[in-house]
Amino acid sequence: MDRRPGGRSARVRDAVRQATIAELAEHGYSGLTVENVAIRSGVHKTTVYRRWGSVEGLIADALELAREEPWPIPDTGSFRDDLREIVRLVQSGFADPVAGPISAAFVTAAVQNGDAARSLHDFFVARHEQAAEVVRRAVERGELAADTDGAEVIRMAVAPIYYRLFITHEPVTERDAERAADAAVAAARAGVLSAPTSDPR
Amino acid sequence: MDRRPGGRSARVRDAVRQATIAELAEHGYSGLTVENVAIRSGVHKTTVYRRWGSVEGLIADALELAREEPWPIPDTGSFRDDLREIVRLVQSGFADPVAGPISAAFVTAAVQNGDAARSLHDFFVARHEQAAEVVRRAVERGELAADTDGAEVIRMAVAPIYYRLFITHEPVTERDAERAADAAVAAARAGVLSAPTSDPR
DNA sequence: GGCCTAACGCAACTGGAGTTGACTTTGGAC
DNA sequence: GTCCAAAGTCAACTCCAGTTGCGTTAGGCC
Repeated sequence: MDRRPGGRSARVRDAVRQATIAELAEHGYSGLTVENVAIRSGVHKTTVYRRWGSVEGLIADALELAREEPWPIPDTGSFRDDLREIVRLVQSGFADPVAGPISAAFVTAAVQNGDAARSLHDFFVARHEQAAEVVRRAVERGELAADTDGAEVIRMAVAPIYYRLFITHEPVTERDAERAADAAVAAARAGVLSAPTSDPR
Repeated sequence: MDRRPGGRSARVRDAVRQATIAELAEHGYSGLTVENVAIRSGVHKTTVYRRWGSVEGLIADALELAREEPWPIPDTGSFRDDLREIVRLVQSGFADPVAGPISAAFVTAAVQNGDAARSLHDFFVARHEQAAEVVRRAVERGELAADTDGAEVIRMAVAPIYYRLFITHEPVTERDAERAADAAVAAARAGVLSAPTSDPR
């Protein structure tokens, strides 16, 4: 991104990233403005506009940061409990007063802006891949068929949470999380989530 | 809403609603402005601002309209095929060049604005209730347990579609729709989607 | 059919997001 | 150490979404 990775540019980038996260946590997405981020970071607003372009650009950049930090993938020895734990983690993440607004802001930004959407897409690809580990282990234990699509299992498990939060705007309880995980387990065991076979030309 | 439901007020409301839908279909949510809706409808922009408040208000109102028109609930005689058809309908609806942008705009608006979120919530509650009919029929046929939560089955079936479209921004194929429906069927048959029992105090 | 007032129309105004062009600082190559 | 171009700063400007105050129109009620 930078042709001059050292010194000032890096400092400016870090300051802006940090300010973006802080502003998101405090005021949420609707309260995020380029001007406030500029003031908070001590960087001139023109600079922010030139390098990030817009509020969505700021978020896309912050997302790259978020993608890098790994996830605590559970390993309980039970496929069902692993999946329950993953879904519960997602649910409680959005319920958290600090992390919640930030995560929600990412989703909101991506719905409106192509750049943010691409960043979020990459983020989820990485997350699905990481979380699919619990499926791989279940396959090794012989709990699931070898051709089970790990990422698809994860999608099935977490989708109802996001659906309630961002589409239907229904409340999400821990019981909902549990039920979503159990449904994904049932589907995986029934063998309907097998990986798409590369079609024989 | 109106203290004077007759005549001009009603005409203004209809004109604005129609203009909103038309603008959404043409330019999508990001291209929707109060000003353009005002011009298109022939209603003064001040009036639109006073009665609807904002772009999100326009969408919330248009949603009330959308909620009223019923849905073609399939009745194939097979629970699996009914559910597949419902999910396919959702998927193809968003793929449609006219209806797609309008539906997507509703979701986008609701993510940002409380009023639109409440309208969309009510919309989905109605939809879930209507679609749960296929579950009721399956129960009558003895395919599913009597305590199966119909709305929850529908959520499980359609959630992955919305998840891909609005959260992860992955493409959605007909095969994905099929798989989501099949997963919901498997979960329902496994009995993990039973209605929440009212807790014995 | 005349009156009252809710609802609409109108034009001028406001504020802040985003832009522009000239100037200054600074990292890094030689 | 010198030089240069990339990156950042600054102030002034544009533009348009949203507001305001007031005049006008037209339902609905007696």
